[in-house]
Order: sequence, then C-alpha cells, then structure tokens
Amino acid sequence: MAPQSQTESPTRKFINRGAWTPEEDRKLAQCIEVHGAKRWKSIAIKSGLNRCGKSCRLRWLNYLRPNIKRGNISLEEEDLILRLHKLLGNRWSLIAGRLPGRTDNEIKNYWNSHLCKKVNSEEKKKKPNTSTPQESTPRNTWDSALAENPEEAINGIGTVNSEVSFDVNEFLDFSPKEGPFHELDWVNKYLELDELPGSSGEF
DNA sequence: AACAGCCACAACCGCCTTAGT
DNA sequence: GACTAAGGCGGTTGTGGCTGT
Repeated sequence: MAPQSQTESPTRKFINRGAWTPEEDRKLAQCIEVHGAKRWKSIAIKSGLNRCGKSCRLRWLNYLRPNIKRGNISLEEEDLILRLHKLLGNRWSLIAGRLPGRTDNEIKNYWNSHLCKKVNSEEKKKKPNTSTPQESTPRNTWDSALAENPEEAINGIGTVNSEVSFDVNEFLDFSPKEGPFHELDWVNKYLELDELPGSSGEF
C-alpha cells in the first residue's frame, strides 16, 4: 500500500519501506524457517532485505505467520471482539490472543473501520441526548474501575465487581487456544450476557 | 468515461517495557 | 543499579480499490 521508498538511516544504509513484494516475503519466510522468529534485527540482516527488524517482525506476525486467518470475520468473532473490547478496551494484543488466527493489527483495523461506527451509532440510539457517549457515566463499578485503571481493575477483579468473579490467572492466560473455534463459551463465563449491541444477533 | 469521496487495510511511527550487559 | 538495544504495543497514516455522481 505504502509507496516503495528508501530511507537513509544514520549508518548510511538504505532501508526499504512500503509494501512488501512476494520475493521479500519469500526471503523473510526462508530466513525465519532457518533462524526462528526471534532476533529480528539479525533476521533483517541475514535475509538480505533492506528492512528494519521491526518491519520484518510486523510482516511475519501480521501476514506470513502460519495459521493466520484472513478476512471474513464471523459474527461469533465480531461479537467476541465487541465483548472483549468492552472489557479490556484497546488492548488489541490481548483481544487477538483470544481469537485464534487473528492478529492484533487485523482486529484493530476491523474495529476502527466497522465496529467503532456500529458501537457509536448504537450508543447514539440509546442516548440521543448525550453528546459524548464515550464519556458518559460508566454503568457499574467495574466499568468505572476499568476506565480509571484497567490493569488494576483486572488484577482486582474479584473485589471490584462482586457480580463477576473468576480465576484471574485463567482469564489472563492468553496463550492460543486449541480446538474448534466455535467453542467460544469461555467468554460467557467471564462476561455478562447483557445488552451489548449485536449480542442478540442483530448484526 | 472521468472524477470525487469513501473505505479497508498494510505498514510505519513513537512510546513503553523487557532483557542483556 | 545504570545503561543500551531489542521487542511489543497502540495509534496513525497513506494508498489502492470501490462506489456513487
């Protein structure tokens, strides 16, 4: 997407920027196969690509990594994203950790281009006189605590919201889950099935 | 057919955290 | 403990494609 360009780094080497070519993808994948997906700076050098390590990492994580699901976010996934976002806010990596095959970047993009508008329009429908729905009073103490300090809220979840209690360690285990994806029941264990738009299948 | 506006998404940027020395 | 480099994350930008006029 971004234009092909080169930037001169302080070390006077040219760094490639912009869209990745299939040839670059192939080189990067080969290099990662040999050296593993770590030490991105050395991978960038060893692969012979004039890319920075960050760029290589991003390309691998968001595009080349095996088991990546692309496009067609299902209603189940969308509902899950909505619920997780409600709970965690813009913690895209955490949300992505609960959506096998999805990347934080993809979820972030999907949120910004689809769900953000949906949520805003739903909020406006509910509160037509509220000019800034996002800044309105949180519905409960949990929302309030989350708004003020998300990390603390999650850590102290058992006491912040007496209506929702669960194993924090289990909740924070964001390692990829195996098995059929439609088994999303775990989320209902943690999240209240409340009035969140779309939860009733209206999307 | 040409143009403008909008949308989706890949990629970059900057900040923060973590690991290594 | 201080410093530095690398990694990770969220926010933002830029471009190609699509759609409407």
